Amino acid sequence: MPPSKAAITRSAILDAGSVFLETRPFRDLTVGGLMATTEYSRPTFYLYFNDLHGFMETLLDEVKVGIVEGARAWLSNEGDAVGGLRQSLTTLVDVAHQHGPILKAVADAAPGDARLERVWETFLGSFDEVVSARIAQDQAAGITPDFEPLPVARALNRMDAGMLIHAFGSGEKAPKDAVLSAIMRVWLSTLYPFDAAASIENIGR
Amino acid sequence: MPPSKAAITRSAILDAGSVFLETRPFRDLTVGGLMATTEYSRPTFYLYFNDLHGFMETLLDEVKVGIVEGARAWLSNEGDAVGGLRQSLTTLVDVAHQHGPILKAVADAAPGDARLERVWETFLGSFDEVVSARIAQDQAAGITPDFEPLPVARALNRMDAGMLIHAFGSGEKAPKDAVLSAIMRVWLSTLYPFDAAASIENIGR
DNA sequence: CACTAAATCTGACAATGTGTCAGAATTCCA
DNA sequence: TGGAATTCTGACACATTGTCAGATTTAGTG
Repeated sequence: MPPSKAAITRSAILDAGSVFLETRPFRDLTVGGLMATTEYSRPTFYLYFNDLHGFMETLLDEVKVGIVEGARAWLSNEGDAVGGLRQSLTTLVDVAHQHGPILKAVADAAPGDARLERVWETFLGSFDEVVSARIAQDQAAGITPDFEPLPVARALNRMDAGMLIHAFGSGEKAPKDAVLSAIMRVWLSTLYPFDAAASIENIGR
Repeated sequence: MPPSKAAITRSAILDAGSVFLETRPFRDLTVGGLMATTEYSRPTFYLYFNDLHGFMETLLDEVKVGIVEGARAWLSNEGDAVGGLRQSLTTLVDVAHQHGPILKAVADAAPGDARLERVWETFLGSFDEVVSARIAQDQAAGITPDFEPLPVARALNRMDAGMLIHAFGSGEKAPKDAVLSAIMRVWLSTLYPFDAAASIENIGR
């Protein structure tokens, strides 16, 4: 079956939003302005979304999957821990680089709406839990020092979020490799300090 | 001389704002609502502030000094590096704990206004520079591994900002010591990994 | 093809919050 | 006490939001 007319309209609006946010901040996005760039009228927007924040929530859903997948390499325990973490972070940086403007827009929009704020915090918090679990596992295996996993996981994740959104959120994006090697350095030093090759030499300046 | 009437009015408005933000998020702050909690009318607000974002900028200025001072212990090179960093972070956590709601409110408000966003980013960025300089110095002294100081400084600072605002921004605040020991762990592991006592044992779980 | 029910869309409205006046009220000091 | 300067306010124009009732279009059926 061909996509329904509704589906076409809906994704036309979503696309228009993505395009808009590619070059302009969330604060400049209005329902009227957005719909003016489509072939539909303003009220049509409300047929498909509750409001601008609901719209952003939908946009976030579209990039969520890619980001979560990136985490698999390290979380799924296969291969060595250091290599898995390296790969997960590399993928994460890639995905964030790709969807930078959307992520920044969602982060910008979140504080303006209680519901979106909860969604965004829950999204960030979900990483805290899985990372924390993995840390506990590596501590049991003796390759990670003993400390409370959850707050450290939270700290590292907040670092990632802050760095990535700052680096890739606005117009000219920062060089991917500088960002990657900085956060890689911090993760490895913190979690695998005994692995000298990992934390000192192999990162490269 | 007694404070002018203008000065009294102005700080009454600022106080009302602080009180409001103690219990409610920035998104609920309106000029009308704020002024209704004072004995002045709405237009009076505009006598003293350009708009809500200018108001937040003023509020930020009031807490800035305290935060910057906290950094001194480590940055001013006296005593051992590890001890200084410990003290700086401890102070930082204290100050952030004290001014949590204001800091969160400013962070929330920033994306909504180009000027405030720049002010906030500049504030955060100022730490990047001084921390980066200190790192370069410790690298020259051979107590910190060799890596690009600036991106790592940025990463660590973003971690602090994210953690502290998350932990102390809203209603019930997280326990200070858990937050402190988490970020301390990450800073020390990253910057002073050769100091085994610092990075492994002395932090305490 | 003609018809109609459902799906899709829109003009127009009420409500809320913003920022700015001209002028009223008050403070202060000569 | 008088009058200029300071401080304050009621009332306005504007922008944006969210919601209708009803118009238009689509798609399936006889």
